[in-house]
Amino acid sequence: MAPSIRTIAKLAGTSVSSVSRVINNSGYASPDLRERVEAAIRSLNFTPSKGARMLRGEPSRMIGLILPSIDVPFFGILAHTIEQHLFECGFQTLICSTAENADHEARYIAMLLSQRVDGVIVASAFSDTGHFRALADAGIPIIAIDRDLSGIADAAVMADHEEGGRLMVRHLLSFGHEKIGVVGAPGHSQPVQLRLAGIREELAKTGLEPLAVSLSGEHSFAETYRLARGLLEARPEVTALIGTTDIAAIACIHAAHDLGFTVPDDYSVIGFDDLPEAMFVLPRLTTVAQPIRGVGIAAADTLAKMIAARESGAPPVAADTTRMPVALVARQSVGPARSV
Amino acid sequence: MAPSIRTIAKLAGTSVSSVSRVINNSGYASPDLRERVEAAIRSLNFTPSKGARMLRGEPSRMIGLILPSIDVPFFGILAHTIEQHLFECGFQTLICSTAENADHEARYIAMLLSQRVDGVIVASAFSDTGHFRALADAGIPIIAIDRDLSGIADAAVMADHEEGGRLMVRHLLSFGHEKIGVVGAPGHSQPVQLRLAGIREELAKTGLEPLAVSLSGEHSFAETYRLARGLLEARPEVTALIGTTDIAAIACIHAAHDLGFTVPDDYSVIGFDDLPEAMFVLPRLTTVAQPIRGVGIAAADTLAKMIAARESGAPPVAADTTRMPVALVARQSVGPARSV
DNA sequence: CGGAACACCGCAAGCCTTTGGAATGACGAA
DNA sequence: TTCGTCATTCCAAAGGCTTGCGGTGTTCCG
Repeated sequence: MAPSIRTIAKLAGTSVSSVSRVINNSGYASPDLRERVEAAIRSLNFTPSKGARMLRGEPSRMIGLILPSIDVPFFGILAHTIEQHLFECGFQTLICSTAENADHEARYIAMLLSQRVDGVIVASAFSDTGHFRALADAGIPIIAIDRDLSGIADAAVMADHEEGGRLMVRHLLSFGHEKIGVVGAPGHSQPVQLRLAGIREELAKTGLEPLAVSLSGEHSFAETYRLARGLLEARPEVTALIGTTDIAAIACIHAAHDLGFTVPDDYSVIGFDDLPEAMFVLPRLTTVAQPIRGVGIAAADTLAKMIAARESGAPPVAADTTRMPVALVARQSVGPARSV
Repeated sequence: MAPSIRTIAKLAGTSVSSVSRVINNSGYASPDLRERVEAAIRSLNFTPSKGARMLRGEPSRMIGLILPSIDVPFFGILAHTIEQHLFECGFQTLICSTAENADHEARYIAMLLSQRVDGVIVASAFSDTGHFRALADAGIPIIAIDRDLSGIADAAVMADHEEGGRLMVRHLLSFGHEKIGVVGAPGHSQPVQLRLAGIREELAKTGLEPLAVSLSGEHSFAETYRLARGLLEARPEVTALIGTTDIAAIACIHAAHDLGFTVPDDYSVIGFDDLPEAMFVLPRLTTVAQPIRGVGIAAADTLAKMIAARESGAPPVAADTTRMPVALVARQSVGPARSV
């Protein structure tokens, strides 16, 4: 269906090799030849087949991006940043939403392998790392993002989740909160666990610990809302709620509101991520900002560099896990602890 | 680098054709042969090269998805739905965020062409349709989504934007609102224009018209917030604000709030889309729901069907533009008009 | 026991592109 | 006139995979 280089050659009255040469600007080509070929290309709207080029050994200039789901704001932003940045670097991104489903993951990885992608960025390792072995064995550079992928990834870049946890409780402590509940999800998510560790650590410094921790398996607004409401009903004595993500924190605000309380007068709430959504609630959410775009760009850059190095036969660039700084963004959802 | 079918053949002590046959389950293969080949494949982790297969004329089973930006919630949900559904149908999706940039668009289309995608779904035609001609000329099925693409697309599926506009004003009218302002963006977006037309039409039925319409070129929260605030300051006599999207409506609520008013007591606000974000504001946003996922699935299905038809040599399925129903979702941001 | 039917497997062509080397032709120099 | 030079162009091979066709070896029936 699509015209081949041969069609162009015939139309321009020349040979395929000459056509190839003018396309790639390699070797000699008289102005006349060049003109004829270019005219033929334009008239038939010819585009060389990437498949055939790959066969010749050229790199595919495609990279796979594996993540749980692109319709949640955090991953949407991450995916967008990576895709755009990689595009600037001349790469096309194949976005794979595994939906946290092991079977999907396996099928996606097979697809990436058969596409002969030049590299992979993954933010998805929800359970075992089995499937990724195949990628690593094939010698494909792998970057883990937002979480670790021990033994598999050649590099990892993520926000400093633990420090974020510490920041959250430090802020709460400074407002006199000592009875703190944590709600979030999912329990098996590494970033969430890291934040939790930071929270516990900072709390422990003053001999405290969370009054209650409610994590669920699913990471939806509805689910975290249910959790927050349950926590508030079971332990009304808490004065502050930590959402392990902004969405969870927003759910906390709603739960308090629906129970007839106001934030931050009755309960204070703090989140993590600083998504645009944090500005949508009223009161606007106090949260710990992580550099989502920064993480994406760093990951893309690292990958691009690794691929370039490999192509030029340079030694593999040693890169380990880089942790990006987080920062507290004080808005209106945290206030002084109500007196007992 | 990656093992080829020949490597497998050698390792299994057979010919490439036999290997190919066991891979594709075509022709005869003795249990013994099959076993040997499969063992070799496993041991070398062999995956057939898609490039080589395409060369043989097999379809690429890839489809391109062109949209403005995947980091805005609406397109994130749309892209996710399409990608997942297409994946179930055996297609891989190449997501292309044009960032409303003509140059990017052109480069993306060239990439899709050289990938030999089997079809394209586009939600992006912001300006002229020039680049898409190349796709159409190459005989690639094109589905327009969320908007029209006259003369280019083989089919279009979108929500009934006009009806949505009517629904919004009908709801407002039923609460006694007659002084209505509209804020949204972007002015050049077809869906927004369609909603606006519906709004005007329904208003005209009672001899009314919008008191003010503020559209901007950009579609961000910050931008629409500025617009809403300006409108409220310039025309405080309005009693209701229509956001042409949920994000714009949320910005309206914030503008009113920051000016010291409450919603819906002082001003009523209604949106369009019914994004998850509509539930995040307090008061929760009354809005017109469009079936984002339904649109995505319908588009993916139509495309899959067209491709299947074309492959089996069937006549092209005639499909024109399908308009999906919208529905009002009453929440707490619309109340009775305050008396004058 | 002869031969047909059948199961099984390999050969080789062809898909599209790139590229090293060889071919062609013109031209100036010896 | 005869040759190198040089610009320009072409030939052919390679790369991974599928598939029609032809070639084995086996089985089974008459």
